[in-house]
Amino acid sequence: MRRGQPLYLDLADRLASGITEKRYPVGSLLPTEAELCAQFEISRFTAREAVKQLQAIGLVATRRGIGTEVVTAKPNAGRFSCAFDSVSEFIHSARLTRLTKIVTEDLPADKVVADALKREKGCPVLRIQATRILLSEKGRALRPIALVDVHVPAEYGAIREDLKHLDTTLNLLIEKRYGIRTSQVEQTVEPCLVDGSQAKVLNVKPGSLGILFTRRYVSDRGNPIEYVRNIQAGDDARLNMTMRSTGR
Amino acid sequence: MRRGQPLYLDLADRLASGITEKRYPVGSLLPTEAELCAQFEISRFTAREAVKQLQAIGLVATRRGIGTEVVTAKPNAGRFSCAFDSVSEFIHSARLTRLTKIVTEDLPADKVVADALKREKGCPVLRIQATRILLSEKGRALRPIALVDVHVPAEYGAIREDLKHLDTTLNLLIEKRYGIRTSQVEQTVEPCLVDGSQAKVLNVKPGSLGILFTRRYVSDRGNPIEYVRNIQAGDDARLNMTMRSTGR
DNA sequence: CCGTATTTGTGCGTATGTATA
DNA sequence: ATATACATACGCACAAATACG
Repeated sequence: MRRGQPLYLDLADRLASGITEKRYPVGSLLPTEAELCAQFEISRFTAREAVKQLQAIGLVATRRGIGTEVVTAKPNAGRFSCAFDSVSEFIHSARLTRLTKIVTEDLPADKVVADALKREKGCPVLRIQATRILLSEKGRALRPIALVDVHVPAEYGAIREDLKHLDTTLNLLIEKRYGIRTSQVEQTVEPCLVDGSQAKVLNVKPGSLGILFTRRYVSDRGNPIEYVRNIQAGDDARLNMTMRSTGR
Repeated sequence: MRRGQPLYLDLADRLASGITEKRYPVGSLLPTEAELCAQFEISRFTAREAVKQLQAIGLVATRRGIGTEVVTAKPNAGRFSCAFDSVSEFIHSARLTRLTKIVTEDLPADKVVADALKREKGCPVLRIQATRILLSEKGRALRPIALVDVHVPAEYGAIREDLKHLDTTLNLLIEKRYGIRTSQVEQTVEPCLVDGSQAKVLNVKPGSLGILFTRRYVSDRGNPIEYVRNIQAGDDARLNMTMRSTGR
């Protein structure tokens, strides 16, 4: 603690300015922990703590065996956008639910879907529509909570075979089957009104307030792998989140 | 890593169930790091990592010289709850805006406000109503983006004097003036319809779709310091967020 | 007011495990 | 199979904040 600040925060600041000043461009790897130790004459503990700070504000992502990649130089561009440090809790939250009434369809992508998946308009995609229901601890169906409408590129179409006995999320299914990793999930949340047919399935009055989640899963290579539209209504038309200070 | 899980996660699970099962009641202190080391025959590193996990999901708060206090036994009630690890980007996002048409009022807390602030119903609070407007780079007012309705305990009432020349957030104002730190922000997002008077201020049609943010700021000692209701409509009735994997 | 004990925060060194190329 | 890089885990020491006599 030379300048009234812990060493690791000092290093975190240096690295952060290194990123904004393009010495560590987006997409490149930060120096390895060992290199940081040598360059700044610090212990590995200090180097790791510094990198954790950068992870916490979403500037970098680390993968063991690979290194620490610079993900973005501007932690957040838009208003009210936030970087999570883990999608695991998000995925975890989908545990006690299950998809039912699954309908699949092969079709050419319309403009919206094509843009989201970064493909040409008209390219073949697999569409999966379903109802997500809440389960009790014992696995009994309690009530419908969401209408989901998923599009994946046709090359992942083989997941169709696994949909019957789906006990995880679609995304995990694709990750497992095709050996890819989701590194980023982009989500938009906006209000909507549920129409008659949607209301019937969700068991609410037609025209009542709902919330529309539009979500895109992107692989660590930057390829969109899944585009989801998700409508929830009634008590489920609500998003709770907790933001925490990192201690600075 | 005995059972496929790192030791510190294992300990974190034990402590978490200890909290939910009231062996460590809310308000009490967890065993000190030294005690955890002794009881579970682990190193201090492992004990600290475990406690960090609990901090990350908001179950506990630590203060040096004191110990680790149990803050709540239920980190997140609702589904689709997500723990951010930094509120700074959220605060940052409010930079190019300003509050206008600020109206203050002293009044007794109703039930909702009292519950949110963890006070008795009828306790004195300061209410601040205002319109948040978007500013251009040069500081010119562009358009209204939100109606804000803030309640703070009367003991922070002196911030009223600073509202005239407010160039930060209300929360930072309180932090600075009273020397407290916000460690956690809990937010609920839900759809709503804007009524006539709201629509007029927000410059949208009456009855159009809006989004209601309900937010509570909690200090590092677990005291609620601010309760905010925030309505946005039109193009602002949208929440964008990006979740990234850290590589775990 | 001072000194001391307690408790967490910071920092170092080292060793071993695991994922990746 | 080997090398690389991060993850987990142990040990130790001292600093800083707090509580208390």
